[in-house]
Amino acid sequence: MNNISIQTTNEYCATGGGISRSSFKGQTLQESPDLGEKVRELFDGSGVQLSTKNVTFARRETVFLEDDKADCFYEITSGTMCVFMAMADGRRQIVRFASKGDIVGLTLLDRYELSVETITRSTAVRIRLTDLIEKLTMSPQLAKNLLTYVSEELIDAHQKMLIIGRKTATERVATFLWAMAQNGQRAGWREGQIRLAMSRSDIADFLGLTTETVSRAITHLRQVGIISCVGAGRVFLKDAESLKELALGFEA
Amino acid sequence: MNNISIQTTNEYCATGGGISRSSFKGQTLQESPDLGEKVRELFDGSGVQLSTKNVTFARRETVFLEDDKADCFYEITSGTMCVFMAMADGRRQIVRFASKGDIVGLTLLDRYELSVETITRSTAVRIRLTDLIEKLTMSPQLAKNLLTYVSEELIDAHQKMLIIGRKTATERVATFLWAMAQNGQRAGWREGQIRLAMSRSDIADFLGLTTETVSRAITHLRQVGIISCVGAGRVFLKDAESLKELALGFEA
DNA sequence: CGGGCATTTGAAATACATCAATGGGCGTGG
DNA sequence: CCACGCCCATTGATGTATTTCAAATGCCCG
Repeated sequence: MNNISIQTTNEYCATGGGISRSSFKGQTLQESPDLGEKVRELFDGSGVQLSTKNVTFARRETVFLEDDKADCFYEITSGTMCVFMAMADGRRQIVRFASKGDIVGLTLLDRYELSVETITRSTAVRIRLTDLIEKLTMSPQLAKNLLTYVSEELIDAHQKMLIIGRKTATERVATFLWAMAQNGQRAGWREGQIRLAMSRSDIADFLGLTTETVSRAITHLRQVGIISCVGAGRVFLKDAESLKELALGFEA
Repeated sequence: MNNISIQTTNEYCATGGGISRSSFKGQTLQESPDLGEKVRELFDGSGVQLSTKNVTFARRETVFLEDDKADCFYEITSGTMCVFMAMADGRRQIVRFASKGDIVGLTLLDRYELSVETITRSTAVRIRLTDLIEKLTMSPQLAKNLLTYVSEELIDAHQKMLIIGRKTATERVATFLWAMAQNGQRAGWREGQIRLAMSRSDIADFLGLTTETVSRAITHLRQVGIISCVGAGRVFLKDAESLKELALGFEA
């Protein structure tokens, strides 16, 4: 069953760090590569009409900011983004990293409650949020799918609170690497292979630490033989069991 | 519009700290005081049949534990509970405090992903989770309401991450007191009046700190004249503006 | 191959945790 | 109703994990 209507257009967003706005090049190519797999899942069986566009973002570009008018959401098709909340003085907490298949910007409110920016050059499918709430009332299936989606995010969020609030620096980094290894496996990478697209500073903002502390924790894990690194972005998991124990807090 | 069917029975849960199970005293009183206001909101217009029971929990009693089979959820009618996640070695992170009108235990999964215990003696309306997922498909209104509810929780969770991950001890306590003051106002208390039903240790587990640090932060806020206290549980907000600035991180 | 940014590493500072002891409030029981 | 005892909160002293400041190295990309 796949009765979603999809109109697709391509668009290049090069807004130089500002908020991405349509550049309306008039292209209306009817492509549909691997675009919107997750969105298909969510909207499948709903009978809802979706108008989508393929968009591209440069590295370290803002996708949208907290309190911006929420007009679109995105399913990432390539690259990595981070979803974060910031304080007036610049301190920020990254709530999650998002990559292929993940959705960002999906909200019921009329303004985004979080900011999103790219870490690497990224592509995404952009979908209008227009009347999402009305659509919900019309399609129980859609509402149910979205509820499942948000519920999963909530469980994730709760676990992250425990990580940030109650774990030591090494435990936090171990937990993070463990999760990244799991991600990798789901994406079909070689066992134990971890690719970190984000900087140490991003990881720090994700774990509630500083760049230096993250670096030291990784160095420590390397010295005790749990991981090995080649460059900053390529990590190999040598002792998965110990990493997991550390992550869970068993005083390794 | 109020077409919910409600069957009500009363029950006293005195399971001495263990997991609460039905004691089935056979009482089937058709009362309906202020029970389930929030639940009414959620299920109103859904046409869904609900079987509810009034239950009572002693102080510091477990309502349910993470990984317990999820059979019921609760709307609190009086008292205060805490919702938390725990690590094997006892470290715990309180995810939220819940009091009158709040719902705990609402999940789509078949096991709870969080634990709940009471802080004070509490009463609640207990509602079966049976076939919640099926009910969703049948009622778009219900699915939509639940989605809104979970979305609000998610926003809350994100804000809490920022608090725990990026704020100093004093800022965290200030943020907490600020939120409690807001709660109080919504509940119709006198301006600036704050009642803390939870212990310092609970607050610590909520903010990712220790009892002593929370105590010191509160003492500090008292010394600089932002709050005043009578006993540990009664706080009065003397300088709301400064508290808010501290909470938001403006280097007060 | 070179420039510049990110990472790593080191040393010093500090915020928070831990350990320890006292005091106070509340509930319980007489 | 009062007194007792216990638990919780507070306060102090010390320890330590993490931050901050600073510098050197390394690596990626043009």
